[in-house]
Amino acid sequence: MSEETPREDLESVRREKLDKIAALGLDPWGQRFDDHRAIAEVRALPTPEPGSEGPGPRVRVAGRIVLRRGQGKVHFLQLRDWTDQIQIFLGKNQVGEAAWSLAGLLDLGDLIGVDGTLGFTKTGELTVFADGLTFLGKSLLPPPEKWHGLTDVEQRSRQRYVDLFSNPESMRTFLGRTRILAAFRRVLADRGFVEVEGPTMQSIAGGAAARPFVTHHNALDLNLYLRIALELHLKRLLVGGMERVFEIGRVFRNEGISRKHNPEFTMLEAYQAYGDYHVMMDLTEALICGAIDAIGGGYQRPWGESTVDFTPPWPRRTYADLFREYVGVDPSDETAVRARAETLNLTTVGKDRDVIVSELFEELVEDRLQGPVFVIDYPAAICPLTKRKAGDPAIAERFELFVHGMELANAYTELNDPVLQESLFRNQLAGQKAEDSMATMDDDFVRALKHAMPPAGGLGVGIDRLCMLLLNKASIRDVILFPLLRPEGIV
RNA sequence: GGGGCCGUGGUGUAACGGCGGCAUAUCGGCCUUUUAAGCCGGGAGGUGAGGGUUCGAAUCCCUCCGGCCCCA
Repeated sequence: MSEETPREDLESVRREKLDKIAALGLDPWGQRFDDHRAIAEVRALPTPEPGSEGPGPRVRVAGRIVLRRGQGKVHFLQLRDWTDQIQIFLGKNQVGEAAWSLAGLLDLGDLIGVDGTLGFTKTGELTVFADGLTFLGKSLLPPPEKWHGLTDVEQRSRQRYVDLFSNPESMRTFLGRTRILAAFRRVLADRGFVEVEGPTMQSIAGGAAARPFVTHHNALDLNLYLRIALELHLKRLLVGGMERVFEIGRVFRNEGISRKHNPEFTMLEAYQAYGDYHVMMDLTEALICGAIDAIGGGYQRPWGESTVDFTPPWPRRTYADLFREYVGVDPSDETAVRARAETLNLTTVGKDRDVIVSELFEELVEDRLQGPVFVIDYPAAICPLTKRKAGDPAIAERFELFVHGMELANAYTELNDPVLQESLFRNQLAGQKAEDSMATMDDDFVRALKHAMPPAGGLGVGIDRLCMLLLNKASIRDVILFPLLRPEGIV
């Protein structure tokens, strides 16, 4: 041993143990391991009280060693799987010689399977008393510090695999996200919606106002855009007669990265023929309440230092009302609107009134909406895909759902007039930045509308931000498994 | 794009411009039901990278890399 001059680094030590495990005739990378039970399930089994006689139930569990104590003829391990963790008692006399040789080679981070009986130790800790030990995988790298886990936020995003197994809270968060998505699909299926898939590569990136990513298809020698919204293809399906469709998918926007923005993020869009935006408000409440029911924790939900009350129904306030309340002028009073904007040093010259109104709303209203609140009836000029209110063409039948200043959902009574749609595609508002405009002609979409799209309600929900709110995470990176980061340099 | 903050053994942290410590993990020794990390001993980092100031730099300055926050 001494003349081998083993390298002292932590990985080498573990490689040597791996060799020793192989020398025992065991596969250090493990094999199929059938019928183990989730640790959370095992913990819920009826078990004889501490001190009482009689064996507990037989169990088989598998997971990662996250704690290890005792070095004599008894080892205590904490074994963690994706549901929970549990103590394992490993005694020399109980597991036999072969397993005991293996026990001495176990490291924190290794994967093992355990057969045994469930019971309590003298001190009352629920424990699997092992009589069988199966090696399932060698960890060659040491896990992070055992009590604090991995705390560096950058490393948690970069090495999500370590974050997930070392920080149970992170595992809970991401499993919560999948429950939210599953609940969405359930609610939609219950209402007769079908899930479809539109193209992610498009020659016209429409349906929203955002800068797209550009890519190139070689065989067609064609520049393509990654989609920035799901809208226009789902509406084509309404024309085709698919009456209730939805898609949950990634969209891509070539813009900044922040606490609330990742370049690729997940949207739900749902379209219901013969509905309108009021129908979509009801659907929005049903979806989000369904998600809350699925993850548990009730309708009073913590959000940072405060609480959000999601108990439905949520208030519905008109855009104009809120504008008057927070901005202090009437949005239709152009002179007053311009004067108010000047007091905030917003430039107004050459800008359409509705562009200024929209800027004031973003500046003075949105951040103050604690919510949840449906903001309804937007100025038509900033809603080029939305049907105008019957009898008031200046108002669009649109709502956005706000919670703590974050826009969670956006929905319309969909514009289905092809003539108006075509003219709106041509008409960029004065003073509007190109990336805020949806004025990109999509001839095929207009052609589809000419075949008659049924009157319909449409809804978009930003899944990532909803997950942030429902799971109380301050950064979008905490709810996206692999957020975009700069590549690491060569180590 | 502007402003602020941060980067120290695998991990988590400490160090006034003056010998880079502590904890955990790891290695060796002792211990058959332990209690959020049992006892004793050992090894492991030269402080994100590169320059500069200084007798002396983790600490001050500059550039770069990476990250976080706020604003646009």
